[in-house]
Amino acid sequence: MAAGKADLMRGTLDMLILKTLSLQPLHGLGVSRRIDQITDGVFQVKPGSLFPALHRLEQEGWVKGKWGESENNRRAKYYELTAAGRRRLGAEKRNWAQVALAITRVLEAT
Amino acid sequence: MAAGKADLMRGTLDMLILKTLSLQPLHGLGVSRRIDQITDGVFQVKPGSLFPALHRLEQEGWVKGKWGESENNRRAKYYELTAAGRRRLGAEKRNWAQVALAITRVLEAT
DNA sequence: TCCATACATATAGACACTCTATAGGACGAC
DNA sequence: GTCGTCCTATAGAGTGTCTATATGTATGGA
Repeated sequence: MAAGKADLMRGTLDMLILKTLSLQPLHGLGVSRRIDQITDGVFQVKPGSLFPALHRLEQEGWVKGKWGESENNRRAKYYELTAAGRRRLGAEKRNWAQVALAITRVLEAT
Repeated sequence: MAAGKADLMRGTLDMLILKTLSLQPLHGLGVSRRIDQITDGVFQVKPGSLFPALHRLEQEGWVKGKWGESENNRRAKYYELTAAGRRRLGAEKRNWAQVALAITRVLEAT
């Protein structure tokens, strides 16, 4: 791990990508940069994690990719959320809230 | 998954076990029951997850096991935190706080 | 006494996900 | 036209949890 301060929690990457794409369509590296920026570098999503995840999400029908041009005139695949993806994001957020609460409860137990 | 409402976040099991043992020494199944109880059944740690984790923690020197008798007169191995385990728990709690904050930030981004 | 059940620990094997490392094409700068 | 950057992509390894199974002991009922 180069500069990232923490490993990603397994199972949260899909949710972070879906959330990021819910704000605006982005290409792969764009998603990665956005997450890096919002989390102040805590999460640095490497290509080897990012692209398998994007393909998985597309396979499931939660995002849809379209080839286009990046701001720098490079060939880039832009992903956007589908309706199913929006529902999925909602479900993952609820699940995360439940899990985070449970962990917090254990950590605060006396 | 039988009745548990959520999969464990990978990487958090060690922390939950350490925290549970920091309150009082317990045998394996005791740890499992305590976590189940505190989280209202959200996390149900199965033996196949629990014992490898306990052995891992013992290997690292964070917990120490002693054979004894359970409340039901059964042979049971009681685990308790070592000084190193207490330090480790602190480190994992700080890491969790950072990760949880980063995820929350992404989810609340606009 | 004998059997079923619950308790308690333990291991094997499968599976899913992220990581490191590597690859390659396409554009811009110089 | 060569170099560096941008962008996508895949292979391979490693880690950790899950399901399923195994073993032994004590308890309780018939």
